[in-house]
Amino acid sequence: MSLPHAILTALLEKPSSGLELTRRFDKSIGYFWSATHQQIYRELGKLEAEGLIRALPAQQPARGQKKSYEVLPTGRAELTRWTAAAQDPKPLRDVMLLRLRASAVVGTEGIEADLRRHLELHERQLAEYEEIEKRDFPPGKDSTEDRLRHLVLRAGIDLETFWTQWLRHALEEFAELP
Amino acid sequence: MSLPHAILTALLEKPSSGLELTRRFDKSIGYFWSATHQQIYRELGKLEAEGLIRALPAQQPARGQKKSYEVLPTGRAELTRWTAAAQDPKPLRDVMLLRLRASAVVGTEGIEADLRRHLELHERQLAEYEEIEKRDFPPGKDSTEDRLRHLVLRAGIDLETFWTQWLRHALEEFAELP
DNA sequence: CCACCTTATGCAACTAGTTGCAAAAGGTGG
DNA sequence: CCACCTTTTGCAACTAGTTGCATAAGGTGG
Repeated sequence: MSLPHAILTALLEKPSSGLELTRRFDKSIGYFWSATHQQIYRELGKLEAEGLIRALPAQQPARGQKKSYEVLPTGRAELTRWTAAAQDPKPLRDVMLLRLRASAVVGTEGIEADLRRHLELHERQLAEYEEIEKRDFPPGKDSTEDRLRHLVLRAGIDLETFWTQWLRHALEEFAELP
Repeated sequence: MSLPHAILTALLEKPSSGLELTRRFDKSIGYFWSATHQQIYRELGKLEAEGLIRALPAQQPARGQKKSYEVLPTGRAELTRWTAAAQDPKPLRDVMLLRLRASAVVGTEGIEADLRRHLELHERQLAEYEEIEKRDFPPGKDSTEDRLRHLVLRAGIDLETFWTQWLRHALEEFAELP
């Protein structure tokens, strides 16, 4: 139950239409909570029905017409509540690790190429994050909001670093296999 | 579509009943692909219907009766195919990072305690993995299967290490916040 | 001036995972 | 000897996320 809260956060940062939200979910927020436009439109409808957000009254809400939303006080209150509430971390679920485990039983034929491909993907993602860090968090930018957002980006960078290192290690092991 | 393959892997490692599988999914395989017993029973039914596994014919399959399954050649072939097939890594989706981002907008009240709790949980998990590493992978145990399984465990250890370090860093930042 | 492309919105059906509950079989203690 | 507990299996309903497609408005080039 996090998508509505992701949307509330995004709308508080800046009121937006469905499509604008979709764009912003393709980067930024989407780096740790991805969503398709269908999910977003559906959720916007629900949030409006529940009275947590409302359409900005600027233009008539016809089809093919931009419709922007803003967060209402109830919405902000709900986000505040949710943010502070304890939540258990969800157990890991990773396909590549499962495949590696399977390959111990049915053989490693073919998986190495995909390990290599994943390494490239994670290296690219890491480079992108580091670019963002350089651009958005130069030394001195350290208001409370900046520090918190930087912390989130750091998690992304460290995670991608972990994956690139682990994948390199895995490929080295493969090279040594009989 | 990974649960059936997780089950095939587990059954190849050792033919089991639904309940035994459930137990094994609570550790080992479950560390990177968790599943509830309901999921497992449903999937066993499907896999049997598709002819990828079959019930061991030992005892009559009455209710409240153990029923063990083994993998058929078609099942092994399917697992081999799936393991070698390229698959994209799924985008990250992490609630804590989302909450941190939200807290930049609605305030950090309350979240610090949960960061501390998560740190403890991840420290505990890390200790458990390291225990397993010491027990199951002493120096010298390095057949191909051992190496592959060790690699998977290493990913778990490194991931938990990442989380503990990041959470400690986050808590330090919080201590400095106005 | 209209066929077609892009932008923006949205419905419907499907897949995967979770939650809650129940029922059959066998053992156990009062 | 039977009421109750544990083990093992499973159904049903619900929630979240994905995929495929539809539709309306407005601009664009031949």
